[in-house]
Amino acid sequence: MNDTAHAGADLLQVTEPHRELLDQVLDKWSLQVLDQLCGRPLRFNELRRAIPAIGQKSLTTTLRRLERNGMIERLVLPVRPVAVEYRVAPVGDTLNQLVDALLQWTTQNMTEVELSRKRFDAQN
Amino acid sequence: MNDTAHAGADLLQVTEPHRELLDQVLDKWSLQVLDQLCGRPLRFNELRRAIPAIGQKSLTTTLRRLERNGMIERLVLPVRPVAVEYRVAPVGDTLNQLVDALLQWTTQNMTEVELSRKRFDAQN
DNA sequence: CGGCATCCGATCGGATACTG
DNA sequence: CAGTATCCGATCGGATGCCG
Repeated sequence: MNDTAHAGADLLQVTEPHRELLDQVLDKWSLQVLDQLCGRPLRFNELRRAIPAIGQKSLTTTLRRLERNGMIERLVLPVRPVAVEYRVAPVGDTLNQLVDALLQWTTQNMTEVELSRKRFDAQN
Repeated sequence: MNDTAHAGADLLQVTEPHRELLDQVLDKWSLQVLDQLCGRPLRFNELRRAIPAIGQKSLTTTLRRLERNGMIERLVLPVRPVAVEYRVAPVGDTLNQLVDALLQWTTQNMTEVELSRKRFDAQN
């Protein structure tokens, strides 16, 4: 046993590149885009309709970032007018499984969280 | 079989409250705070030193939000001058396990991600 | 259709000063 | 020590207009 003595459980530490990656693929919109692309590819405007709250600008940057990190693939279909298809890449799919685990976690703990919020808000 | 016909895998959909919760407990700083508090409690300034990049303001709001959602507990110790101890609550601990899974995922896929980034950046 | 460029108000977050 | 309060520059993101 070495000198880092607090009870194990995290052998991993959060180094900058790791934190940055999670930051890029796990943000507010990326979660939903990833979730929407689960299973079947979607077009740009299909994604917009599927996630009404997202603006065109945000969707664009989100898709670009996900593509840059290899989470999704961008396919320009040879038709007129232009059609672009987005689909999850294999790596993105492994991430998607973790995202699903997170969503399950939220459903399981939502009531407790809401109770905690009520208690907190009442006190302050 | 009903009319939502794309291949299963996600039975969960991202509803607003769920998305909002993940947004509050899974953001950039919350991840690191949660990770730091894993196992042992820490004081305010201990957290600051453990996460040098975080500002005092951001740390405060992050801790408040985590507390409000029930992820951590805030203990004011009866000493002079004031001492405050932060520790993960049981719910937060279940979240922490998912965060650890995410960190493992980043370590496993970091090289592939970096390759993807190089390819992307070279093209644009 | 799938963007990019620009303007611009709102929000974030760092730096600094002060307090129980 | 553990914050709160304030100022303020930087960043985000919506709205709009234009294009291949």
